Amino acid sequence: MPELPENEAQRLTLERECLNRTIQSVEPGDDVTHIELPGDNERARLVGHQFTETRRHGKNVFAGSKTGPWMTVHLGMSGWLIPFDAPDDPPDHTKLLITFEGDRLLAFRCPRKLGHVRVIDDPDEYIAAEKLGPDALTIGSEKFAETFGETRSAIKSALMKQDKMAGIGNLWSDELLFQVGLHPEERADELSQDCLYELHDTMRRILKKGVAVEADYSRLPDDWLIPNRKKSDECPRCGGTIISAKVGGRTAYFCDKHQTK
DNA sequence: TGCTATGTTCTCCT
DNA sequence: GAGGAGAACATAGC
Repeated sequence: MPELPENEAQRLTLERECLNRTIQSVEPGDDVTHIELPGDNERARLVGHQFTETRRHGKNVFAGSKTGPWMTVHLGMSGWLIPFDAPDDPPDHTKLLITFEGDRLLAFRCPRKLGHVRVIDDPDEYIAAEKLGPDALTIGSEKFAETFGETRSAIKSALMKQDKMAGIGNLWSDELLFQVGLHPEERADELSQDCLYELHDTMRRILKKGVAVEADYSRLPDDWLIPNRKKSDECPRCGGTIISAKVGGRTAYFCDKHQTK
């Protein structure tokens, strides 16, 4: 369920488990049709190098070093990075397998094949080339208010546009709007400045909490939407009912009582 | 069996 | 031309 907190948790996993180990091989896994993976030459570029640092921007995780190539991973809807030790078997649906010295392996698991792995030279150049907006945890309040204050679409759709701001997806946009008490179809450019600043503050607070619990939803507060994000559940805040609607082609969950237009 | 899904990208429309 | 809405993508899980 990879949005910003999930990707930050993945970055931490790489940081803890895979740094400073020489890469011995990078091999494709099973059934790798319809998924973008580095080709033979790109995989070969990684061999012999070590990952000495990690980064994250929005939903992209990077691992690399000052002198070598970088690997960037996008988890799509179902991707996950799983470190394990030989001779354990790789997880099901492993699409890329990196073997480090010391019998440590890293599997990129991606059952629905909507993620990708690329080998790049520089994360900053990559972020610019992909036209990603500022990261949701570092964007300033003024930039946030300026960006969304001039967007004509529904606030939920706008928050998920990665070129405006990177890191928020369907799940966390629902949580943010739930906590601020905004209907997901409210037009972004019709929100007051105060409301936009409140959105920014709340977004930072909930993302920090999500990162602190490493995206383990069972450790989120009971009165948040995510643990109650199911149609017909009772709203944990006001006793209303959680309902769903299609907004910008995706299913939004929200309270019918405290999130009205 | 059929529907839904937390991702991005492409096409069509305004 | 720019921005926005909706369909399409592949496949697991309910």
